[in-house]
Parts: sequence; structure tokens; C-alpha cells
Amino acid sequence: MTKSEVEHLEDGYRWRKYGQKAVKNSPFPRSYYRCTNSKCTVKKRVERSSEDPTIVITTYEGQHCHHSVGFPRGGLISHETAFAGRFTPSVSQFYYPHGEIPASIIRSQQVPIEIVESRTLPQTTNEGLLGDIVPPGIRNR
DNA sequence: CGTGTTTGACCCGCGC
DNA sequence: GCGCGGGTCAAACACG
Repeated sequence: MTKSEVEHLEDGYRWRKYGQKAVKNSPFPRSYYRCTNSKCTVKKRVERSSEDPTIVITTYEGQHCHHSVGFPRGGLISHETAFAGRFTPSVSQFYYPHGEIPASIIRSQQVPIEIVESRTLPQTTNEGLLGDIVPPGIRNR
């Protein structure tokens, strides 16, 4: 289980959404993703925190049997491949039993700002942080 | 034209 | 046996 402030957590794989359901304890729907690679049986369940809409809970199910390269769709993402190979091999290839992928590492890659635990910060700082890391044209629905 | 998203329906397991 | 909740499928659609 990974906490993340941004929903488009790119872990180096392509995800295809195959379902969406509303959960009771949360006003936000839960999305079900699957790896586009048919050989890959990995499933991903993305749900938002009821209290912190900026936090999404990503639950991974299964293991990746391939790396981010070698997609059937020819055009692969160079920077994402590099980013995936740089620090996420253990994250991408192996299942995390504790389910805790250090968000600080990811954020250090995506956001060259100070690494902090947002939940320990006051809401004002958190919002200001989000305003910084979330680009204005982001797709949030 | 290919690929991914959407959305309702369907299925299955579980509790009552 | 029925109802409910959660999970998945699949057709249609939108977009690049």
C-alpha cells in the first residue's frame, strides 16, 4: 500500500483501467487498473482517502514479470524507462510485503523540492505543497 | 486506425 | 434462498 499525493503515479508500466466502483466509506470512487501487458497479471486498485482527497491509496496485486521496456506499443517512454531503471527495479519487479514504497524517493524524482511527510504537516503547508507539485493542467476527476 | 477510458451489466462469494 | 457488496467484462466512445 502506497500513499501518494498524485494519482498519476508512474511506476514504469502502462495501466489500463477496467473498472470503477464507488466505495461506501469514501465519497470517491475506486478505480481498478490492470497492466496492459497480457503476460502481466498485476492488478492495481487505486482509492482515495476519504479525509485527504489528495492522498490516494494504491494497492498492488501480483508481481510484474517484465520490465518497463518491451511494450507491444513500440514507442516507449525514454525518460520513464530511465527513471524506472534508476530506482524502481525493486519496486517494479518485486512485490512489497510491507507495502510501503518510500514516497520520498518518488517525490525526489518528480519533485525536486524538500522531502517531507505531508501528513505530518499542517493542512496549509500541505496545500501549498500540492499547489507546487501539482501542475495547473492536471487531470483530476 | 489503434489504444485506452467509460459505464452499466453481470458474476461470485458471503451473510442473514 | 435472497440480497448485498465487491470485482470484472465488454461494448461503445473519445482521443491521438
